[in-house]
Amino acid sequence: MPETKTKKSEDFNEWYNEIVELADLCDKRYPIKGMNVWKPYGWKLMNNVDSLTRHEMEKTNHQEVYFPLLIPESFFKKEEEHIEGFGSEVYWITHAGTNKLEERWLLRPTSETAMYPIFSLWIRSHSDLPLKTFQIVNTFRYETKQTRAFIRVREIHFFEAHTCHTDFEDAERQVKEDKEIADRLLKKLCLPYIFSKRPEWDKFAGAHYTISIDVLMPSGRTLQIGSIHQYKDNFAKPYEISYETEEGTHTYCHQTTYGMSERLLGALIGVHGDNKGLVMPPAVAPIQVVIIPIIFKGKEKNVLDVCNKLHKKLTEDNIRSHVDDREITPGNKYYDWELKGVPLRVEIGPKDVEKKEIVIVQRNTGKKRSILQEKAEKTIKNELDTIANTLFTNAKKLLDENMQRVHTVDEAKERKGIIEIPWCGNKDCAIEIENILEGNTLGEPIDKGTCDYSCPICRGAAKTWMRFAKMY
RNA sequence: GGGCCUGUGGGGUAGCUUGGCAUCCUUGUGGCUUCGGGAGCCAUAGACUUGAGUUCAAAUCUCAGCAGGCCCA
Repeated sequence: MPETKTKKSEDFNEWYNEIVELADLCDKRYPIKGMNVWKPYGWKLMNNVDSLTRHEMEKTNHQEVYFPLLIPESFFKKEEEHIEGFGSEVYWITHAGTNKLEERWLLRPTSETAMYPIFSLWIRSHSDLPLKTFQIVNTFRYETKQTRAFIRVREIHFFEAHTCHTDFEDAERQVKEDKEIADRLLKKLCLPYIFSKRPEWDKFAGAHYTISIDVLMPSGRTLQIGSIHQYKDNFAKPYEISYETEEGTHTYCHQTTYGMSERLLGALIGVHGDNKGLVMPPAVAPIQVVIIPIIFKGKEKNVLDVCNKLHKKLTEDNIRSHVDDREITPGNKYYDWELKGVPLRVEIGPKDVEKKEIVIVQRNTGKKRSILQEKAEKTIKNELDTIANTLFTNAKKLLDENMQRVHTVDEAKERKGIIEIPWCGNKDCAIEIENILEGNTLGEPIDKGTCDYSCPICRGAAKTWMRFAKMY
């Protein structure tokens, strides 16, 4: 059975690089660091993820918008913390043709500063609220660290939802809705995740608080795949986003954002993939079922007829299938589609045609069985559900086994993955723990009870549990 | 910012020390026989990162540029 050169369990990072290359998701030869070319299969996959996102946005009454890529420097500079947070990683446009620009423009690193001056024009009265918008665009950040396909890039495929509300409480309701959206979406991607409230010193530049959405990669590092920010009126003030209340007074809006990126693909690849290649969750797999005709000379027609008939029936049932009728051997085709992570393979040969059967094979488990043709669509549908459930269950197991609560740094040092440890609330103590564990402060659990232990560094009473992990 | 390393067909490589026809695998194209886990044979296409220097002769040596990777601050 063919396998990757580097095994996932031996060197995860090397395995990741190999699999991204082999599965034909992107071309890394574009000569600018961190800017890769999306290849058709990878782009299709990303589009499928985006479709799920759009669907969730529609269900929750968000409106899709598209703001310009370029932002005038004066827009960008209105909120001080934000400038500090992003200033060092923006790309600047200084010239147009041979002329030097009077005012510099920047490529959006995120769109707050493009959108909010315009929101202030759109929002006049309480009846304009809530304003719930989102866009799926490219953003640019000048990364100086090592880049990695889908995980750390300079041109980011970015989903960002921006909302404006009458008050803090309504914005809090939005945060709650965002968490529910994330939960539904990540369930479809078969990705178990955790929400953490980021520490003060590491929240989004300008935010009141930030909730990060993290996935545990098999390397033991966490990958932040999304974030939800409560801005309070921190941006509304400098950007003058205010409205007239029913009483006739003027008040600033409260805002939230929710963002995700192609890191979702990074997580899919890393969490579900194996030494044979990708394993795609059925919900986003560009091809959910690949049908492979086993052709013998003189019997091609019957076999191909059955294949095409099945393909047609599956299409009618909204299952994405593909008949691979290339003139290469079946084994070669198995190898190709396993690499690309197609969740279910159907094999149809002369023997099956005779018996009115088809053979189905699960990508993730390799389990193979024959079923009757007349039951094909129903069985295939169930099978795809089973595959999704198994993917989720296995990933959940990985997360559960590698997220542990401990009380001392000595215990913590022995564990891999995500550690929860009592914390007094002092930044210095957290930094000390970071140094000892050679990890980072991830944030505190948002939905777990109080912590009655003492801080392992200063021995003061712990305010909360705090999570630490090595991060991507 | 400081240091180290690397650029050879579409992909992966050999050759570089000691200058002399550029190796092998894979891929592409055309053809024949095949097809239940990477088929075989034949034919064919395709490369030394750029510039300068040394030399009868440079992938190979020297200098500079461009691009990439790694380590340290």
